[in-house]
Amino acid sequence: MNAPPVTPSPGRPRDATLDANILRAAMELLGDSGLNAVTMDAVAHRAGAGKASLYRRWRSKDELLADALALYSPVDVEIDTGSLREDLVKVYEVYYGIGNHLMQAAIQEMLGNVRMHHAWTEKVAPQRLAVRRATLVTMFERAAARGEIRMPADLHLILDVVPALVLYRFNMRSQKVTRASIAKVIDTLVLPLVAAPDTGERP
Amino acid sequence: MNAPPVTPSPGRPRDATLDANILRAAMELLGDSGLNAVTMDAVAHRAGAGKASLYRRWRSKDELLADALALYSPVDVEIDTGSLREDLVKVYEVYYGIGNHLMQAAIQEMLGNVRMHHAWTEKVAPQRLAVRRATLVTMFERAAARGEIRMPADLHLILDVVPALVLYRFNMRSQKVTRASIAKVIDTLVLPLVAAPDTGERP
Amino acid sequence: MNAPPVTPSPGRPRDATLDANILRAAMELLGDSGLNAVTMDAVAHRAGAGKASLYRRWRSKDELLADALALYSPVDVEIDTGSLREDLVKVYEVYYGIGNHLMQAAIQEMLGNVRMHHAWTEKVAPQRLAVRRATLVTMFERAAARGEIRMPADLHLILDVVPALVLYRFNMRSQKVTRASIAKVIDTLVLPLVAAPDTGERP
Amino acid sequence: MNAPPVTPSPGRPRDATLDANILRAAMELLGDSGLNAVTMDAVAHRAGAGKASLYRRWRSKDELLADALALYSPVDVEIDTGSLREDLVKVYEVYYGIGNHLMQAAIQEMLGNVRMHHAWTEKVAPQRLAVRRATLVTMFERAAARGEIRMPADLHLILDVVPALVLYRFNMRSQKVTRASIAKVIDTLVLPLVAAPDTGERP
DNA sequence: GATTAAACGAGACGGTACGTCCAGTCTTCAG
DNA sequence: CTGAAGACTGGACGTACCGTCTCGTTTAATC
Repeated sequence: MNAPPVTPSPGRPRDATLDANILRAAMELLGDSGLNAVTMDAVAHRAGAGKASLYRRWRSKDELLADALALYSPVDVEIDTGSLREDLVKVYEVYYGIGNHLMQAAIQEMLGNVRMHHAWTEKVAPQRLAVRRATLVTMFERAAARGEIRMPADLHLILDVVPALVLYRFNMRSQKVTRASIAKVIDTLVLPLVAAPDTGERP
Repeated sequence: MNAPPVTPSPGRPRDATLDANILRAAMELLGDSGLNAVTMDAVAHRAGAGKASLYRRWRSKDELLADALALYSPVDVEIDTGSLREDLVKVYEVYYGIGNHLMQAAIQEMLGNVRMHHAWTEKVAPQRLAVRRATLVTMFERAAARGEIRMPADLHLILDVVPALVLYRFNMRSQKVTRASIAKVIDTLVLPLVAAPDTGERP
Repeated sequence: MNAPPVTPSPGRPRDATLDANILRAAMELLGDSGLNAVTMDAVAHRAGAGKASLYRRWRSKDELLADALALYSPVDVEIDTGSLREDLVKVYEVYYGIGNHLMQAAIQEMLGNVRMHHAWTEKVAPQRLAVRRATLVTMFERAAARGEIRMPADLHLILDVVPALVLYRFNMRSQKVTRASIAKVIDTLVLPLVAAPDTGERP
Repeated sequence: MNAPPVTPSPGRPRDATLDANILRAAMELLGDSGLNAVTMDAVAHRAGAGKASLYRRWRSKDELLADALALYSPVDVEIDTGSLREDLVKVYEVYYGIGNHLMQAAIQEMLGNVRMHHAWTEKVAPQRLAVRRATLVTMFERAAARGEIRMPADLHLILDVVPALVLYRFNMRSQKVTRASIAKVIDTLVLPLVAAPDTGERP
């Protein structure tokens, strides 16, 4: 679907290891010293690269950072606990890097910058967000098959509830992203919205 | 409870009209030409002020802009349609400046900059956000009294749902804030969460 | 010649001690921390005065500093050693504050700022420079009367030689003003220019 | 004696033409509109450069202006009229830009700012002032060889007389620098100090 | 092995906004 | 009207960062 070009362009090929070095440098700066410290000069310097090498790979700082986050954000998680609530809590724990120190710091920095968050969403979607979304949809479908929930018509909107609330409460209420805060949103908002009807079927 | 000091501080007092001039200048630039046009120099120039007067009042550009938004954000709206849904749609229309061109442009610019949004929340909360929150709580209480809804235990979280989803979908999905998008969130998420228990009529 | 007004102007009279306080504050800042530290705010603060009181008395910072120097610069020195060379060395020692620590520092700071030097010359001339000039002329006349020198036609130019060379060598050659450097100029330039003819009269 | 480094420093080299552009821009502003018009922004703009490029080359405005003057100050003049007086008048005419409008304006502006004058002397001395000094010494030596003057022991001090008096009288007495004022200093002060001993003819 | 063309580290470049500083003026209230 | 205090306009300063550009050097694929 994305075959490499048959005739490789002449000249020196890109140094593939450099991509990772740059992204790692960006993440380290982000985690160590906060978003303000992540300047393109600083990233280049830390990666032992020239700025041109950064801009050859990414069009802007935001896109670079988005990729950096993407690289360090888990994609394909296999979770099936038999309970939608447990599935959701666990998967969002992973998505928000709970328990991974560097990721946690970096993600939380990123949440504070919407342009970056947006670039991340834009760029990462094809490869990763769609996967995440599919993962979540599967969880809901399994739960519906188990009779645990009814399948809501507006699932796409419901799937936005957790990230939206996390983003909002992190930025607007300076509330850290923790297992508890995620669970609270799931319990209070998500699950009630898909709760199975009180008694059996009702046509 | 907060008696003004008996001895006014010496020296020339701040020019109170200048605060408003500066904030208005900032808003006009924001509405006319976008966030990029809002430089401290431009604001000062347009307000007929010196930059020092800006920095005497606000520590940074973000704080100034937050206050500018606050000044123009409606605080005390009297809405009571007899229907929670209509109340909510109407009040959020006002809060998001639907129908007010300048506000609309300015708010949407601000939604795109979380540092600004955050500063706004930080500084404005005591005076304005609390008022808004109280307004909303009253709406829910009236609806509960009418039997339209049950009063949820976690109302504070539910009150975040609209702003959180609006912010998220605006930034992450590049979705404009319109009456329809607000109504959709209310209908799909907020109202179901507070729906009256399944007693009583069902058509 | 300068009778006080018969009808004292109404309102609070000027605080005469304030003039001196301000000038002293200026000199102390100059001597302690250098010319850069002498801002109008700093002077006012140190003098316990308001800036308006400074500008009520002097039209500009330069004029204030000029007066400050003037106040601390000796005016009327009585020197008559019987030797022109000794007279000159001694009088310039006094004028340049050699031996007076504060004056020394302040004057040397002032030499580095020609606008200030100029303001000093302008403002102080009527009261002080003319006196100085007369003092010097008298010294030359006495020496001529003693037959020690001949009275040069261009004495006014010769009288500029010491201050000019001191200013130039201080600024351009970073050469401190000392007794020795003054004496050198006098011996090498001034005295030879007015040396008595080698033998007695020559018509 | 000062072999260039074998390995040129890495990275993009400084644009040598930019130095000249910046300096020229500074001089043009100085000559056209006076010292007040010479702001770093204005210089950068006129030179088509960014401010960073100015500050990469000079630590401060004063140093930049000093170099600007230096670039436009004549260095190597060939003058040998057979008369010391004529030599001196002519060479100082050149040094003070008499007859060159831009230079004249710029120099006179600079004379009024000793910090600038100082920076000029500091930075320019090695390359230019030493050359000037050598030129002047040669003139005196030729005159001495011709028997026109005796060679004074303290020539270095005498060489300061013209610039010192010019600087002093320009600043302190607001006296323009003209051919006549230079000639007067030479005739009244310099030449008498090196006059040949009273042997030989006297008309 | 020579050629080629692109990637590389380094860092200069234009542009632009920031936040600081200071001179000189103005405004308040107290004496 | 003078006093202290301090806010006011105006404008230059020097710093920082983005995204682009040029150096001289290195590296693989092609000739």
